[in-house]
Amino acid sequence: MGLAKTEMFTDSQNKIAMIAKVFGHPARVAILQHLFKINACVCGDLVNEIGLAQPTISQHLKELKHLGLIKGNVEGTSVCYCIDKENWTAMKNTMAQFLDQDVSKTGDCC
Amino acid sequence: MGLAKTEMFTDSQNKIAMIAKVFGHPARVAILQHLFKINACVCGDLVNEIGLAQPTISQHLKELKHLGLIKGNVEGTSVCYCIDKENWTAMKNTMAQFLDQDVSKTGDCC
DNA sequence: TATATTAATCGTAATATTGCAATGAACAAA
DNA sequence: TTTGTTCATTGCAATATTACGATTAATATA
Repeated sequence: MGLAKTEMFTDSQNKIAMIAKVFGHPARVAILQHLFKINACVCGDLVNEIGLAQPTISQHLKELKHLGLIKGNVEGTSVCYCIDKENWTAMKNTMAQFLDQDVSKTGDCC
Repeated sequence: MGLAKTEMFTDSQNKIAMIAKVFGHPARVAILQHLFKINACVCGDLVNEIGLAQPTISQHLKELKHLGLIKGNVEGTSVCYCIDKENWTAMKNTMAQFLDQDVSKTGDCC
């Protein structure tokens, strides 16, 4: 079906999955890493940086914006993007709760 | 096209995306949380626990196993699954490198 | 051996994702 | 106003994902 049955899961589980899904494409990982690396807003050179066509980059940016991880504002003809610090930190905490489950306590019968 | 152009990205970026993709479905998040919660191997009750059909659960388990996050061994007619502690820790470190990028240093021009 | 139980695999339908050419919208500069 | 620049949107083709009925494989039990 290609359709996840989200109603069967908790809000927390769906939220984690939604975040992870956005990270599930190397182009979006690369975009975020670039935004961190240049340590500022990037205005327009993402297409050259990443190497995909402009509509494709635009689509990936849209998904990152939709999750709130980046924000963009218009600067004349170009648009500047940067990490949304507050939302990034909140996202990190959500993911940490999931990833940092205590491995030492789990049984080892396998 | 539905086909990610992985050859354009670094091994690290593709690895992060591959991990995140597996977490990008609530059923797999729920399976992993359950394995942590019961603190041991789970033998067969995942279908009842999660609420999806048996072939669907089996398919999700396959993806988790393929990434190495869980391991399963046969116990008579049933199969026991549990978290692969070592691989989970390694995965956590990979994700942490990506998620823990220093937000405080980034510019704030947006 | 025959039957039951459990989980993997196959096959297929429905939906989602990815990528890009073409186009459109907004604005700056000539 | 016209032209050029930049980015978003539309529309579409190719591929991937999700879900499950039907079946198969393996093993336990009667």
